[in-house]
Amino acid sequence: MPTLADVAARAAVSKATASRALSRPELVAPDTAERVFSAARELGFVPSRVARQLARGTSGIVALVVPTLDNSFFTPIIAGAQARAGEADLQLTVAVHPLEDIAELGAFERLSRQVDGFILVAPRGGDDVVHGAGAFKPTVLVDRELAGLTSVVADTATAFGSLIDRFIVDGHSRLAYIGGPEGSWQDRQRTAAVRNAAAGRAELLVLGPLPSTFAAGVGVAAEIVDGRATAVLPYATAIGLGLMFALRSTAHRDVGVTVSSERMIVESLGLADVPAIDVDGEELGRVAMDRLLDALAPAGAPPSADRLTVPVRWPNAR
Amino acid sequence: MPTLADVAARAAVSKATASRALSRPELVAPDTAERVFSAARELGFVPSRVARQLARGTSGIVALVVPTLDNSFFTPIIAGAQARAGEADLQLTVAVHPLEDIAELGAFERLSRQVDGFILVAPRGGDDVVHGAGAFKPTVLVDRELAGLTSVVADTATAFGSLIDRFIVDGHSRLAYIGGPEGSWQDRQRTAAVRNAAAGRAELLVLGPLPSTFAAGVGVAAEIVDGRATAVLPYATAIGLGLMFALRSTAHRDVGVTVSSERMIVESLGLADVPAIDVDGEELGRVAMDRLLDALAPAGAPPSADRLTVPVRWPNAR
DNA sequence: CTGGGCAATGAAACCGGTTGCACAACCGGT
DNA sequence: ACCGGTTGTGCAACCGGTTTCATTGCCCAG
Repeated sequence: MPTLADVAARAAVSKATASRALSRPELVAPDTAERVFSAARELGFVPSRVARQLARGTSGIVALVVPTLDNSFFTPIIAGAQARAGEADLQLTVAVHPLEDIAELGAFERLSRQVDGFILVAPRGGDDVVHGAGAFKPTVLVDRELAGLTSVVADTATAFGSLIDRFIVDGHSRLAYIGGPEGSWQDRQRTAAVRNAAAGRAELLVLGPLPSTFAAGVGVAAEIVDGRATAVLPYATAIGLGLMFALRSTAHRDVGVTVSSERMIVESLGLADVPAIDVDGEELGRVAMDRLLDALAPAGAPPSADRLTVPVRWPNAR
Repeated sequence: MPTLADVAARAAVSKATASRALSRPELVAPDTAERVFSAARELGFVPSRVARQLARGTSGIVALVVPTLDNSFFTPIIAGAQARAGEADLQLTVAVHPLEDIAELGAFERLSRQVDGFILVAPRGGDDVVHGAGAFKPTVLVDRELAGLTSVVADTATAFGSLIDRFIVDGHSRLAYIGGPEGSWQDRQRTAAVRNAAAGRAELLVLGPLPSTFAAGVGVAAEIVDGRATAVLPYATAIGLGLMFALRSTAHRDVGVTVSSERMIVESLGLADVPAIDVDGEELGRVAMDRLLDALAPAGAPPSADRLTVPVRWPNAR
């Protein structure tokens, strides 16, 4: 493996100049830079990430923390963040951590020493826990807002409210919302939006909290039927899938419930009349990573904590 | 942040001794080690991973490569590998790479300089591609076997064959197997096992290749019905789920097809009579990581390429 | 009593980059 | 011709560990 010293020797310059030519070319004379470039190319030089990190005092690693990997909502977020991190020449490590309890911050602090920054996806714990976690290193929140921290959220609450509207317009008078995981900020937003939209206009059954799993959807079917809801809005695709599955299986066949969920179900079944919510998870991941990169950039602008929203699409969107 | 020098000063020893006490305590006198330990503890010393890596010439990062994140089969593998990597104090980065074409090895080589080793999960490309990828760094294969490389596979082919047996014993005479993704080694194994088990005893419809998605399962329902198969073995849970869903939806209601798939469906629906295949993905990830750690360990034993199998459970297992 | 061998330790080199500081060359202005 | 101010470059220190090699002290066999 050729090192910087080899490149420098071949270009007949010092290590210092070679280093500058490669990382900040504007500091050296154009033709010197060119000599260094071609020397590097000829030698197949690849700078050692580790040495660079040691010298610069950064790790070059950012961590994306998800509460669980079992939720397919998170995977596109990971992919999006991954892509951006790669472009910025950073390693992305995915850590699974529910961040539920303040006592779990110990493990978190250890992790924080290894990385330059965090993206916390849908952390479940109380505000104190999230604040604690965000205090270690530059941190961007996804699908959760908290004063003092930059956040990127999909504004699904609006979409949920709008779908309740639509259900009511369509003539449904007994609705149900199936809540998401305990502690979920999105769940609180959606619950509020849904309650608000239904207030005084229709009966609303609020179930949950429930994990975002197929099994949870299956398990809640009986309650939906008992409650005589005719239109249901589940927190997650997986729940909706399990619910639809159970509703169409022998026990509850033909109860005629409309279940609205995310893209997959609808598209794959061609049930054009079932409203669907479409969140671009990759975009969520990309935007979050971009904000984190801003925060990590040595450049001037002190990255003020702000709240970003990525668009959500759903039928009949205003 | 306290450094090794601080610890050494506090323990009244040299950096060298402090380093040895912390990384290879058997080299120093017991009471010296104890002094260093407590000094480190009091200072809250955490060794700099980067400095260590630079000195040792390793990156401390291993990459786990999956063809896609959209398949829930991979997530437990990631979790298992993650857990083991953490115990060994290694960073795990998850890379998404289909590894289908030999031309993609360029990106792979770049990645290979950043990491100490690879776990390739279900790579899809030809043997030459996988060999090429495995040549860069110590590599362990998951769900694919290839001469010269260590592999860890779930022996689902046997289970698939056995389930075909069971279908036949149960009186089915027209069976179907729905294949997995193009290039999948597991798919080839399962196809062979299934063909072998059915040979001369029942009609076998082999469909696919198909991506492991819910939508693919939905899409293939018509073919199953047309083919008059009465028992179906799909490659993946998601396919089975989509298929069952479609079969129970209005278009194909009550055609009376038995679909066998993995644990989730069966348990959550309580359909005790549908045979299920149960693969412990976390174990797969753990074992793969263990093998990789062996390969990375400087210790003697040249880790011969071997082929490991993790157990698969299914009903009526012999 | 003495020399060989081993255990414990420290000084310093090293891993491969980055960067502060000094210095030389060269610029245009007076 | 002289000077303050760029611009381009090199030397050497530095990041924080690991490791080689030399040194010291001690035990035991001869």
